[in-house]
Amino acid sequence: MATIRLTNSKTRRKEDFVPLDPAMLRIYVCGPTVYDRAHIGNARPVVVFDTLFRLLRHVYGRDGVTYVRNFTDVDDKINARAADTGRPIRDITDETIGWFHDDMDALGALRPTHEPRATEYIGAMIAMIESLIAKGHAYAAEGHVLFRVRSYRDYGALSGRSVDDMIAGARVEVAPFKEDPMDFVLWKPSEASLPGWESPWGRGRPGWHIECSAMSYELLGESFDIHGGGLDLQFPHHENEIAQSCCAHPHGGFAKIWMHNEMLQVEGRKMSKSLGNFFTVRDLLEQGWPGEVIRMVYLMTHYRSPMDWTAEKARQAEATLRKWRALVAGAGQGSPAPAVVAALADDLNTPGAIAELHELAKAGDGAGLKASAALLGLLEDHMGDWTGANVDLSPWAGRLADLRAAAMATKDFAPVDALKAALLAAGVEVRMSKAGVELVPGPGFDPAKLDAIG
RNA sequence: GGCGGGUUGGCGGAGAGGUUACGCAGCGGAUUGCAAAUCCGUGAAGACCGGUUCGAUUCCGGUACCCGCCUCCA
Repeated sequence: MATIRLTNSKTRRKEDFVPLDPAMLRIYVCGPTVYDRAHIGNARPVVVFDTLFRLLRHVYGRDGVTYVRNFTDVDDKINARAADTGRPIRDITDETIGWFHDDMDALGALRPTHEPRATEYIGAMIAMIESLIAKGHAYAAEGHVLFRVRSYRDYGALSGRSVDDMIAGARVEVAPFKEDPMDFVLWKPSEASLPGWESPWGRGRPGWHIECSAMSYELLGESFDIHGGGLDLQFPHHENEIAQSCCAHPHGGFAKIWMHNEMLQVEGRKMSKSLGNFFTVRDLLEQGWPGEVIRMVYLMTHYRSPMDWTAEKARQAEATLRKWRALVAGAGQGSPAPAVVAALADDLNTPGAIAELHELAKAGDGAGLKASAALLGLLEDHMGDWTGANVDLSPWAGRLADLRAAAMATKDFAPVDALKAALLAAGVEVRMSKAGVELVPGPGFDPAKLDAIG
């Protein structure tokens, strides 16, 4: 069995992965707040941890991994969206979850084992908050409940900061009912116009961090193997999750390994609406980039490095996938190449794995390439329609071959070149050799333009 | 201000204290009616300054620059 090594944010080291229970691995990843379409930054952890999920399933068995990714469906951004549009909150969150599934399916991401919605775990959150109060780790004040940061000695360990350091330069909300400026909200009151649930502290709603602590406990227990998410969540979200979970369940270890993916840029710049380089996954799909190509662009960069989305990378990924798909068509059953598994097992080195896929392609090992690529969620049968390989070009090939044969005799190549140019314009790659004429869909292949040739 | 990460050939992007990364692009050749595709061959790197070492792009320290988090954020 391959030894998997992962960089643990908690220890800042690459460690051998030793499951708590080899019969059932448990992994939790922070999912989206569902108020709008997922942007391409949201999709990076989805693809990264989907690839980890695939690797773990390969090594520990298809049914040996429980993967939880939540939906945050109670949040002030959602409330604001409801207020702006007059739509019921549940309509907004249901619709957004549907979009999320559509978009992530398009990227070839497997559905996690569980996708809990925060609103379905309010009772568990209230119970956890009560437990924290009972243990002296939290206190109620003016309808709020706050976590007492000073009560948890290790607060700040994950992100490498002390409470005092944080206070020094922090922009923290100053609230008169806080014992300490760094104390954070577990529960807050809701006025009548906002969603709320009855609680021992009055009608209110949970703070952001408590949901992940409650849901991971309910679905995975007080100790589990891996907790993942974007690097931006390391502080304060994950720090607060640790504080809540470890104080509520002092005998559990919470997450053994923390993994954080780096952020994403677009053409070398931070993605932002003001720079006009803000894309949703749906935008890219509508621009014509196949989901598989988008996925490959993500995997071309190691998850712990900042990733840059560029059209050039997408173009390159498309060309590579097109080449590989032609090689893999009709290939038999294979098994993943050890070198590919080894690259992935080495802290999810997807660029290294892709380099190994190039080696398999160079060696002409279609079966091995297909089986290996599946570990990265690439070259799967249901993802390949975009290549146009299913379009029958043989009538065109026949016409071109006839024209060419005639031209060989007359030495007038103009008619051949005219048809060739038209085919090229439709994105068809034209290969003519002594053996005959071969037509293959190329970049920008557009069957509609073929019909226009007549 | 506090914490953390990065700087590799024209571009993208990895590993390894000493031996070709890999891909794209380029160049030369084969092939082709012209091309394309394919095949063969080929040049090109490690921000800067020190240190450790027989030997560092790889380890350590410093400098410069870039980036992220500390505020909703993946």
